[in-house]
Amino acid sequence: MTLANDTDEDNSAQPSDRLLRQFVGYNIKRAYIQLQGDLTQTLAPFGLRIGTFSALAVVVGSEGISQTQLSEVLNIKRSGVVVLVDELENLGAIDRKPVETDRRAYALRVTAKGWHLWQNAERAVQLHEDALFDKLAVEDIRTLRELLVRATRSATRKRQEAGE
Amino acid sequence: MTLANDTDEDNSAQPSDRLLRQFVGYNIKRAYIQLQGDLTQTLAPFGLRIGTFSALAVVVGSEGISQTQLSEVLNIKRSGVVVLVDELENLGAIDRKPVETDRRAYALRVTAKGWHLWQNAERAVQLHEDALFDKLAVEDIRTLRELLVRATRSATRKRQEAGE
DNA sequence: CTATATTGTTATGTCAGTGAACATATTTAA
DNA sequence: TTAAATATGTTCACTGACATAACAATATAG
Repeated sequence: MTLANDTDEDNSAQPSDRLLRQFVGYNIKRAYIQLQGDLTQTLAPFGLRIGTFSALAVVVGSEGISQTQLSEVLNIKRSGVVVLVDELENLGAIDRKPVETDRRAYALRVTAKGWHLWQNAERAVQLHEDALFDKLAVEDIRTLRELLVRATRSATRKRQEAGE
Repeated sequence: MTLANDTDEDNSAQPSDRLLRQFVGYNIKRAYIQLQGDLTQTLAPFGLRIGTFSALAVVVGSEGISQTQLSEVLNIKRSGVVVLVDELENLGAIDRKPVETDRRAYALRVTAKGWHLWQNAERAVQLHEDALFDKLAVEDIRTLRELLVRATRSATRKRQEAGE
């Protein structure tokens, strides 16, 4: 992940990454890295990583989901899900219930412990994001506004095409 | 990188990742992955990766920059810069000019070839991003609007604190 | 019933980056 | 001025978060 440093101790009119800041992808990446780095710390006290947090969220929201289905929702391969489910199972947050009608598959279920874990982690991340918004650089905000304008224009065009 | 699938072939009222969609980080990630995946393909014909593209942009914009400075702008370690500079040098896009006043350091310079490469790549990425905006899911746009509102509120609060 | 497909699993590879150690060169302090 | 501390670029081993490929067990289709 390559992105420019946030610390604008050099507030010259020509930042070294000015040619990159024109790109939405670059600015999105900056925003994401900032959120991600800190989120990892927010989740650590719960024994969760971003991946396991995401997987837990999906299982909480879709009880009985299979690992293959989970891999589709998370957009990763089945082999990657094994690690996440193992980790959540070791935490005692979910369990693999054998499916009677298909002995190859498991139905993933949240335990009582997992439910409480989810509630606490969810609240922590909400607070985390609220706090982090105060730290968004003004430059990022400007770019996000530009992004919004373009995205909205795109959505409007879509609606017009659809004859709305 | 864990994120939910874009293909909303299941347009139920309760998507399996609904608990994740409340988070800005999750939506930012979705947007970034979408942009990033395709950007890699856009850059491939030029022999560039996202990392080398970014490094080239910085050198173009700050001729004579050192590798340590470049690492600070790109927010990666010096050891990571070596790979990028090697790759750009092998492409003939930049060169390492010895600095007379400091024999440890190199001044990174764009070659004529590198300048043309940058111009073509920059244009390609601009076109790429314009085209990609049509593909941004409406849900992402909605979330980005929300993000903007919160970010703007945050910026306003900052200005008020500053007494503007 | 046989051929094909699917589920979860393991082992291995990849890719972008970090961390630690190093040679060389420069700056700071005694 | 010499000695200690610091900075630059480099190498190599390592990590985290995936993907790919092969596999056994099971299920489904022809």
